[in-house]
Amino acid sequence: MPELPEVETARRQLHEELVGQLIVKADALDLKMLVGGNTDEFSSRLEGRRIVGTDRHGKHLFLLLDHGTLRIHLGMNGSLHLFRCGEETRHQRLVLDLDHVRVIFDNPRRFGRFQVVENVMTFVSQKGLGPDALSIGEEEFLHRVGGRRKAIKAVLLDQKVVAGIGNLYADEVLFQERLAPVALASRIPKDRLIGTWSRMREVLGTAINAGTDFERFPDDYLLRQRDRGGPCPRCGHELRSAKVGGRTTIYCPFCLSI
DNA sequence: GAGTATGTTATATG
DNA sequence: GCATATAACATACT
Repeated sequence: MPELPEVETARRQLHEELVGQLIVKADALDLKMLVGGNTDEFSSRLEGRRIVGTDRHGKHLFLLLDHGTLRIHLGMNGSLHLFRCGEETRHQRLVLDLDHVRVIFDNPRRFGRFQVVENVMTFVSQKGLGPDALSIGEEEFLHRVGGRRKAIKAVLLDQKVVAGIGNLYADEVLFQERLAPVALASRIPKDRLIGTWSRMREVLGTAINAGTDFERFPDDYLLRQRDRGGPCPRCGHELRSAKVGGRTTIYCPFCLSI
């Protein structure tokens, strides 16, 4: 479930529950997912540390410690769970036992990653991530997105351009802006790019406010229909599916205005 | 068995 | 350097 809104929702929950607590035990159960791969070193870097805050950049979640920072990426289907009584989950890959709660990073497909990093800024710049989708300003968005000779959807998905948009929300943003996912970014008029920037903020904000529960999204949102192959929520025509930038893309050809 | 999947990265090709 | 396409990663589900 993890694109920017899901990660932000998880971050808010963790922030409420975890800040101030001490990490008593840290268990990396999957070597492939632990960047660096040294379980003992990982544990010793975490155990005895206190969680002093949380942060997020794009789809990356950070637990800020009194020394160091734990980075978590949920991959394709990762999720975080809080328990009080030492429960376990089917695909647990990382277990943190704190003073009063157990945090489990569950990830069936094991595309997720976690590691201890120095701090958020250093990680983001080393990784070459673009600005966070909710922080990027209009000017910088125009500058980074416009001019790319690539499908607008592929540009939005590129974490080095803007961080946080995934396949589902890319479709939603473009649907709301009535822009063809295959439109070359470099050929999109400036006002439509500004519209895209604005829709991006709107869609992500709406998703976060709805707790990322698609059922609670506005009626004209594509995400409510996406899985069911139903009609366009705006015009009723059949939605169409295509591959753009290698990803399944759902759009309504009748609603486009370009 | 085939096809698909909310992500990222490496590799090959033009 | 830029852009595109593809496979790979690992697992679950239809």
